[in-house]
This record gives sequence, structure tokens and C-alpha cells, in this order.
Amino acid sequence: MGRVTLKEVAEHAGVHPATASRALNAATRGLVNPQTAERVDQAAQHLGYIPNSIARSLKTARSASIGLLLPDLTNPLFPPIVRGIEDVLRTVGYNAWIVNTDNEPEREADAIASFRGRNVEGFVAATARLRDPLLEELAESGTPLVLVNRRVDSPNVPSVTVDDKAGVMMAVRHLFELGHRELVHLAGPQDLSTGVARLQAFRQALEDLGLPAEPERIVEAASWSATGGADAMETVVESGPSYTAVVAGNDLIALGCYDILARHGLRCPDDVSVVGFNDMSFIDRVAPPLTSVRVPHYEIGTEAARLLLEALEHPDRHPRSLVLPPTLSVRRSTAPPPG
Amino acid sequence: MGRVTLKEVAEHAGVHPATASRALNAATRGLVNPQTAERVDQAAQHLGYIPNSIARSLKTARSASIGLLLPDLTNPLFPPIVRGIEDVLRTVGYNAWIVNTDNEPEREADAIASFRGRNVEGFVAATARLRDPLLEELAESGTPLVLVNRRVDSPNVPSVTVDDKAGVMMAVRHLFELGHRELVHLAGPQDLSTGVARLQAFRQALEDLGLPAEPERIVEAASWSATGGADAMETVVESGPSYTAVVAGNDLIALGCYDILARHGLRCPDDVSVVGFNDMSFIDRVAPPLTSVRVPHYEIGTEAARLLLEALEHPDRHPRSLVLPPTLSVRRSTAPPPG
DNA sequence: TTGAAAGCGCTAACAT
DNA sequence: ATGTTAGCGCTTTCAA
Repeated sequence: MGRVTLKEVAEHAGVHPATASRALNAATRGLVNPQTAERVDQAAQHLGYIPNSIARSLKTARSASIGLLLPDLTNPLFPPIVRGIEDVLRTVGYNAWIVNTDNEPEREADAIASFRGRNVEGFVAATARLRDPLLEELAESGTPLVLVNRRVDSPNVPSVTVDDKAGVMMAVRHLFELGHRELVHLAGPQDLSTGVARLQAFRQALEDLGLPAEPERIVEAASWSATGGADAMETVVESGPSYTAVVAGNDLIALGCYDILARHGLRCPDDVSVVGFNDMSFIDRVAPPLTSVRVPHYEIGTEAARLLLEALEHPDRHPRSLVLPPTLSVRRSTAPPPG
Repeated sequence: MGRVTLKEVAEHAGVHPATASRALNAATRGLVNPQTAERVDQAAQHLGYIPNSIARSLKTARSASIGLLLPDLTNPLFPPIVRGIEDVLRTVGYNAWIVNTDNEPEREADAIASFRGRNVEGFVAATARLRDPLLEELAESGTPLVLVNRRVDSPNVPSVTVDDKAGVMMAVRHLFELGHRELVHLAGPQDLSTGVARLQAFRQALEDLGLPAEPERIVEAASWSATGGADAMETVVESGPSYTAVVAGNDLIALGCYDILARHGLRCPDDVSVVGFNDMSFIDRVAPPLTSVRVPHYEIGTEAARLLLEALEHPDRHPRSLVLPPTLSVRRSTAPPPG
């Protein structure tokens, strides 16, 4: 594949390979006679030279690449994040390796080992559980690592996340202003920082607004999915407190909630209002269009990449975390309560 | 990062690096005394040895990696394909580099160069236009290349696609059996093989069934998007022939069609039936749930990866193309015509 | 400003 | 069955 070597370029330009190398590298180009440099350029162009990154990596112990750990790329949350990361990395000539772990620690461990073997310079991980020995270990080993979307419990791992608390507050306040007083939260699994943060924020919001806050108003879904949401909502409908609005842990849980409402002949928003979280693509196309807390996923990606590059440049500097503000996309799934 | 070297492992096991190398590689392990091999394993394990793939690549001129060219990962078509590819590659220790080209040839060229520099062994491309000099050149240069989803005009580039013709036939036959006789096609852009194949299949299907087939029954959308579909549908509504059903080039075009129908007070499916193509995720959640030709995207990915690996193993063998069968997901957007 | 020489970590002849 | 040697293509001291 990459047939032409630096040596050939050098020969063609009538210089030593070292000179050709210097001419072709921006950082060292100043060291070489402009005319010589020009001749090297010509030769490289003429021969269709493509530098062998592998050889360069071996020599420099750098790879211009990072590892990206995802639970599952087919979850619509992640593609915008990946694009954000990629768009920033590309500007500095970096590439990303992507791997899907399906939340299996073994797969994650394999991926990390594989990436280390490929000399990645750092990681972005969207797979963090609240307790995550693998990632904590990675961070402690001094490997640059930035978490996206989720955090780990220990404070020393930098992350880029949305302000979950503010998002839930927005959702609750929106419902409150529509006139709702009896709210319910279908919480996400509590092994993820997002699940915990949103649940705590919900409790806090009820308290702030002086709304009823019995424990039964919160049901934890078994998974961040429509079926998880459906099961949780079933519990609410069957045995929960009275309510006129639901704050779902994410959009998929909200969709499951829709299913159960429909099954019980309850209309959204006429009988029950529903708010989701993430504002994932096409959620404005479901019936009814879902009011949802918008998370700036693309920006999470770009900021994470920037943070990682910063960490690569200044390994000494203390890692920063970033919390981005959400917004609320109001749609037809929320309306004043009945009566 | 990958600190421990093979040399250290060898020293620790009291053998020569070459012996350690042989012991650690499945293919050559047979050449070494089982007890020695065991000792090497122990040493490697003990020291936390991770083989340096970069060094191996430089030596072997292989990289256990491929390049994956996508138009845009946030298009919900692609994540399942990517997963399919990744799931197969992982079983043989390969990884994929992903890049989004946004359909810009320059970005594609950059990516190809970058990947070649990283010694990728082959490419999977989802970016093929009907005429695509870059990819044709790549294929002619002998680089293993498999196209997914779309093909190029020249016949020598292997691809994995869905049977577009069969898919359109299914859609038309479904509508025909519901009683529809006046159909319209919102075609996708004709610079992509899928756009052309589906349009031709539509013509063919009308002819086969003896249905009216005036040229006005086909409108080409400017893009594979809701807005593209909306503009095309607007043309139909404003100045088209009489019709009771629409076959859209893909699901997004169908969504744009929904918008225009609604704007003109036409109900789907009561007044107009609509069929999409791709059966993308969550399309069963829109209102009304869209009847759509299901494309096995994940399988397209797995088969493409298999084809590519096959090409890597047998560079001489003639490359095969694969055409996978679609199915029809019938939902509430199609019903008997009014009256 | 350029050349010479060494070496990144590994594998694959070749030799023993 | 194992050791020796050379070299993949590049960058980077060091010397001139």
C-alpha cells in the first residue's frame, strides 16, 4: 500500500533521508534550506509519497490516535458525540479508534488493551459506571482520559457532561408552570451518574417547589429503554400515587411510558403530560412529539476532544471537567393538567 | 503507555526475544518447547506485557486495521452497519478507523491518504457515488475495498447491498393488493446507485402490474432528507397526477411527505398511503407508524466485513458482491385507498 | 545546513 | 528447539 518511502523521496531529491524528513515535517522545516525543502516537496509530490505513520509512531512513541469507548453506537445518543470528537481531532491530524463494549467490562478491558497496544495517546469513554475500576485504574495510570455523558464517583477523572440537575429543574418547572402539582419520575438505573443525578435533582425540585414528594413518586426503571420505561410506568399506573405528569429519565423511558398510557386509555398530554431527556433525533416526530431536555451531544464531543488534546499537550496541568447547560425543547407532550 | 517490551519478557523468562515472540504468537507457538512457552506466558502475564502493534505492523507490513468511510455517522442508517462490521472484525483481532466525509470528495481523499499512511489493509466505503473516481482508483490500485449500501457504476468493485428492486416491488405490490392503482414515487437523488435502482424498479413494477406510469408519477427529491421529500411532495400535490399512494425513496423522504400531506389537510393513511425505505430505527414510533422496506443494515455490515477479510486472505480470488433480500414492515401508514 | 548513525519493538530468515 | 542477525521506515542526536 504505502509503497514510496522517505528514502526514495530523498534519493529523488538528491538529499539524505534525514534532510528529507526535516523538510517534510512542519516543526523541523525551518532547519533546512528553503530551496532544498522545495526540492523535497516536489519529489514527494511527484512520487505520491505518503508518510508511513506506523514507522513514525514506532520512533516517536506517539500515534496521533485516541481510543473511544462506547456502550453501543446504535444508541442515537452517541453518533453526535462521536462526530463532535472526530471533527475536532481531524483538525489536528488525529484519528479515533471506536469500540462498542455493550457495557461488558470484559469487552472494555480487551478494548483498552488492544488500544494500548496500538499506542493510543488517550481515551474518551462514554461507558463509565458510577463505580468503574477499569476506568479509574486507567486514569490513575496517568493515561489521559476524558469521560463523556457520564461520570465516575471518584473526582479525579475529567468529564464533559450536561448539567443534569439544571435539566430536571427545567422540566419540573415547566410542568409546574403549566399547573401540574403531582409529578412522578421514572428514574434511570442508579448505577450511572446520570441516573443518580437526575433522580436527586427531581427530589430537590419537588422540595423547592413545595410539591408532594412521597417515595412512591419515584420508580427506577431496570434499563434506559422503552421496555424499562414501560415496566416502571406500569408500576405507577397500577399502584402509584395520583399524578398528572411524568418526568422520564430519558427519551426511551418516555416512549415506554407512552405505551403504557395508551394501553390504559390515558391520553398524552390531555390526561398525562410527559417530559423526556436527551431530545434525541426524531423524538420530535413521535406521537405526540415529546417535550424533552435537550442535551448538546455534539458539543459534548467537541469539548471532550479539546480537553483530551489539552491534556496531551500539558500532561502536568490539572485536568478540568466541563458541565454544559441543557435547554428545554417544548413540544406537544406537555399541556396543562386535566380539569 | 505500553511500557513493557518483548525483550524484558524474554529476559524475565530467560530466553531470547525471538523465542518469546514465537511463544506468544499463536501461529508460531508450535515451534517452541511447551515448557518454555509456558514460562514466557508467565513472564508476560507477570509483567503485564502488551504487545506493541505498531512495531509488529512495521515489521510485518500488516496492521490488523481497516478504514471505514462514511458520509455521516449521525444518519441512523450507518450505526447498525458499523456495528456489524466491528462485530466481525473483532473476532479476528481487527479494528476499524472511522471517518465521516460529509460527501465531500476532498475529505474522502484526505481520509484515504491518512488511512494508507496508517497502513490499513483495506477499506469499507459507504460513500460511493455512481461515478466515484476516488473509490474506483482505490479498487484498481489493488487495495481491498468493499462497498456497502451503495455501488459504483463500474462492475469490478465488490459491494454488499440490499436488493433495491425487490424492495420496491414489495412496496408496490403491497399497495396494489390494498387496492391502490395510482401510485407516485418520490425518488432519491439519481447520483447514487440506490436512487437509480429504486426508481427503475418503480417503473418496472408499474409496468408489470399494468398501472398508469406517466413521467409525472416520478419526482426526484434534491436530497435524501425530510426537506427533500417535502419539496418533491409539494410538486406532486401542486401539479402532479391523481394518486392514492406514495412510494418514497427512503424513510426521511417519507417523513417530508408526511409534512406536506398534513399541510394540505390530507390524512395518512385515510387519504394517501405512504411507504418508506430502510425501516430506520424509531420509524415505527412516528405518526402514523411508517410502512417501510426493511433493509438488513447490520447484516450488510457483517457480510461486508467478511467479504473484506476474505479478500485479505485470498488477494487473488475474484471479489464477490452480495445482494441481501429486504422484507416489508407493514404499519399503519398504508391502508386501502379512499372510496 | 546537511550527513552519518543509531534505534524505536518486533518478526523472520538463517544458523546452530 | 533456540539463538543470531538483520531490517521494517522513520526521527533524532551528534558531528561535520
